[in-house]
Amino acid sequence: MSEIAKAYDPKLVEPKWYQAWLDADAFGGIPDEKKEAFTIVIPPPNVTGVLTMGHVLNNTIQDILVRRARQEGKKALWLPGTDHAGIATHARIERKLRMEGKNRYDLGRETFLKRAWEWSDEHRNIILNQLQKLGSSCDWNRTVFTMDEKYVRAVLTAFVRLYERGYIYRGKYMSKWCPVSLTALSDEEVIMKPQKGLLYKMRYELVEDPGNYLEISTTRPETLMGDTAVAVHPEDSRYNQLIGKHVWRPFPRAELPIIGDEAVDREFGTGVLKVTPAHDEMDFQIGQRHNLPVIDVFNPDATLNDLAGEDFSGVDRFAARKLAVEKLKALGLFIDAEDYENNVGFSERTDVPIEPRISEQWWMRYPKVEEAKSAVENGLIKFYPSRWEKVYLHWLNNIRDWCISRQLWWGHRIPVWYKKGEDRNNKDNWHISVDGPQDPDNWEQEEDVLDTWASSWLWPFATMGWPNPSKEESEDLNFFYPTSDLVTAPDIIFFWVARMIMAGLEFMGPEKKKLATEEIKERIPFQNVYFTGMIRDLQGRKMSKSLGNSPDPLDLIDKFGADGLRFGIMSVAPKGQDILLSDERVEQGRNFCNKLWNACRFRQISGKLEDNSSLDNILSRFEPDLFDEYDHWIVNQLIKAIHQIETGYDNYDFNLMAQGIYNFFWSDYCDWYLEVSKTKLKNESLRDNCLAIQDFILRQVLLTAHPYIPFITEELWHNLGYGDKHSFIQDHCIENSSQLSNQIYQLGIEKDTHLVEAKNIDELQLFIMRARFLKAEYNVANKRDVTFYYSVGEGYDELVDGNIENIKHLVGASNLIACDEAPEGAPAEVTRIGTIYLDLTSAVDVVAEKERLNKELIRLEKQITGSEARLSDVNFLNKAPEKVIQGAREQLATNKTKREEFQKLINNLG
RNA sequence: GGGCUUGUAGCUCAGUUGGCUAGAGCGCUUGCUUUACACGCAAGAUGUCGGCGGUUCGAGUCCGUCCAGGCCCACCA
Repeated sequence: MSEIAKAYDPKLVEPKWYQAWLDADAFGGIPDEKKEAFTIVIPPPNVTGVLTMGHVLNNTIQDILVRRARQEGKKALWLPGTDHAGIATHARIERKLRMEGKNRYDLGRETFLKRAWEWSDEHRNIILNQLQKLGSSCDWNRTVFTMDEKYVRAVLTAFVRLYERGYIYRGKYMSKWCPVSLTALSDEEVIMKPQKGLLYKMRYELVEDPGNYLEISTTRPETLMGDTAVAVHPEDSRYNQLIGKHVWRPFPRAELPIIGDEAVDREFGTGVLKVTPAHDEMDFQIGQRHNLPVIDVFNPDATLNDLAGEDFSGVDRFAARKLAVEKLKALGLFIDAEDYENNVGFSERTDVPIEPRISEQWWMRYPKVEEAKSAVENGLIKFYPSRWEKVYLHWLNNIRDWCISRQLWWGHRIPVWYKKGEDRNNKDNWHISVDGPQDPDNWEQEEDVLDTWASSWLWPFATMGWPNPSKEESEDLNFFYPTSDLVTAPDIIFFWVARMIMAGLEFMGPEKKKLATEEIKERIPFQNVYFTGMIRDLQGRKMSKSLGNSPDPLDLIDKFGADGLRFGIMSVAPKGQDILLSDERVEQGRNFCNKLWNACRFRQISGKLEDNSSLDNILSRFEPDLFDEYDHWIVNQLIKAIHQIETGYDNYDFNLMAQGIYNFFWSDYCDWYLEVSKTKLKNESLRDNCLAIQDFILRQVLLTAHPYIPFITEELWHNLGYGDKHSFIQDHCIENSSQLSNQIYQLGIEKDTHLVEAKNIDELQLFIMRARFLKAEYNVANKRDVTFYYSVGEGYDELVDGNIENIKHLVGASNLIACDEAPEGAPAEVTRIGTIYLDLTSAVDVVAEKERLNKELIRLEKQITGSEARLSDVNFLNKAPEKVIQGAREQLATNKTKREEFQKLINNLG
């Protein structure tokens, strides 16, 4: 065993242990029927991704849960992988192509896919390697990629089954279109943003009444060439007599019917709506109701086409808007334009306004919606924090069909084949299967691929071999499914969480229209969902590349160690609330590691290590007869802290757990117990018992802290001889608080004494702090040879007598002398267990001291008056519980004693 | 427009079923090489618990209302 270095250096520890874990396959998740299963599937990061602070938070939490599960004796599997990220990857590759002056069509599908694969092969492992630096204990042998051959088969199988079960259809409807990616999007991929624009007012001439006009409001004049009607509210008396008549569309000039539709808002603008069924969702619906023709005047890239007229052909939509206004002005049909703010949908990935567009797409009616709701409503799946349940249910209650086809190449190509040369709209000409038709030459496959989320929604079971599991995979699925916890961000609650639940319910069992509760329980993909907060900077701003406020986690790991980063971020991550992170937090995490390191170093320096290889060995060295207040107290504080941690895990209170470990270890153990130890260690008869207690505390602290800070705890575990060469700290089951207390009490250390001891220690510490205060106040804080006198309060003789040496050490005094009479002129402090006087060889400033004591006296008087008032209030005495009244009486009594004492001190000063 | 959420020290957060003098860390001030640790030790200062009203013997905690942030959902052109 080497001597521990003075300052902890994570660089010497972290890579070493990660490699050792990998070499020993310490994270292997193999079914073990003797144990309880604990499973987490990682939210697969995008292949395009690099590690962000969000990943750090998310994966640290998962790692904590998995490591804790191992300590609790469960068989844990944390299954890692990556997502092919359709649009995001497309965007990356196409950007590169643009720089080469090309686009994907120049390359063709096959060449493009080759490049996509190269790119993904090159990037896929970057983020996984970064997760390893963080300490993530995934079973890397089982890493899955959503484009793996097996996974692809799972995705296609799901499609085929849903088609056969009647959930999937193809049709020409309005969907959201991204003019940059040139693909349809699902509703969830569109982000609404308020945009400053103009509300234009124009007029169309009435066909039946030339010279008279109808005034129309619109934000999108560039679509007027696609108008096929003008609509008013049927009960709007201003206009309803015009229904059935016509107006002139100015260009291309055409007669448009005036129709009545209740969707029109009479209050908005002029109350007259131009109806463009091809370019607006509501207009499309109105068009359907009135059998209006649909004129699509846009190209896929949102430039205008020939149908818009010669002037517009090839013009971009925003230029076309200006052009349309110009033309209206020239025709005298433009009235005015006012500033207007409205919400415009943007493509999540490319950040450009989307276009509502009618196209052939594949759609999915969601399966098992009712069951998905009840799974959460009935608590089969629990959300932390629970308020997300409402958001989830609201979405499911208003669920709309899912547009699952994407006009992209990178992804899972839809397993539908059309008979060559035949009508694609006729289902007789379709072939739908995973493997494709027997005579492929006569068929052509659907060009579209599936939405990325239509692959990741299968993640919890497609990663374990569904739908054609090998023998081993069947065991996996049986053992590890349903998974235990899912840790994710709330912004993908619809994209991913809700859909995974529905997929699990639909696929993880035989086909069934309706599921009973028991079946739901077996099929759900996970039991608990923990939603993380969002990481923000100290100004509360979202961390983003453009703001430059997002620290690179790898830099932080380099500077503070992965443990420091993990501990820092977890200590400020309140449940489900946003996290404001700064470097100082991480620094604090690093400091905690250093403190831990040095406390262990102190143990090593203090005395020879005995056999620490088991808890029993350590406890057998306890000498209960030698236990004093401090020994009792620290053991009790430890058990309390461990209990607090246990409750923390039950409630997913990660920051409270971090703070709990921190406070116990730093404030109780290091600040008080270790300091007291220094006097005990000097005393031969107390020495061994004290070292055994230290060994015990440190052992349990290392175990408890291990999920948060896995590297340093592993290192210290071995340094202090808790483990052998052939095992890791995670191989030792952690004792829970009741096990620990039972074992301790069985040694003959009385349970009941703890409460008394704890109270006594509190009083003792107060006494010591007041003495230190006197030293600081009289500028002798740095002297260790001062003399104190003291008189003991009633009932505390034994406590003070037994702790003289401890008090002397903790205060920094050479003499502590009992006295009956207050020494003349000595500044003093009054506490419950006694009055303490600082002996000053030089004269004290009597006036200043008197003033100080008087201030104290006044404060006391105020409290006494308050207490007396309460205690003489009949209502209070009648209605308050006895405990509270008793408490108030005790406080009053203590304060009165103190007041007397202060009075005496002031009198003594003359 | 609907819903969710937050407001406690300069900053980030605790504060259990209402009950003693509202706590912690960071930061700040002062002093300190004390048998681990300056990534440290000790002492100290700092609060209209967002505002107002109510219930209660008693409110940071419960109720109402208002104010201010943040987020999500929604077809008003």
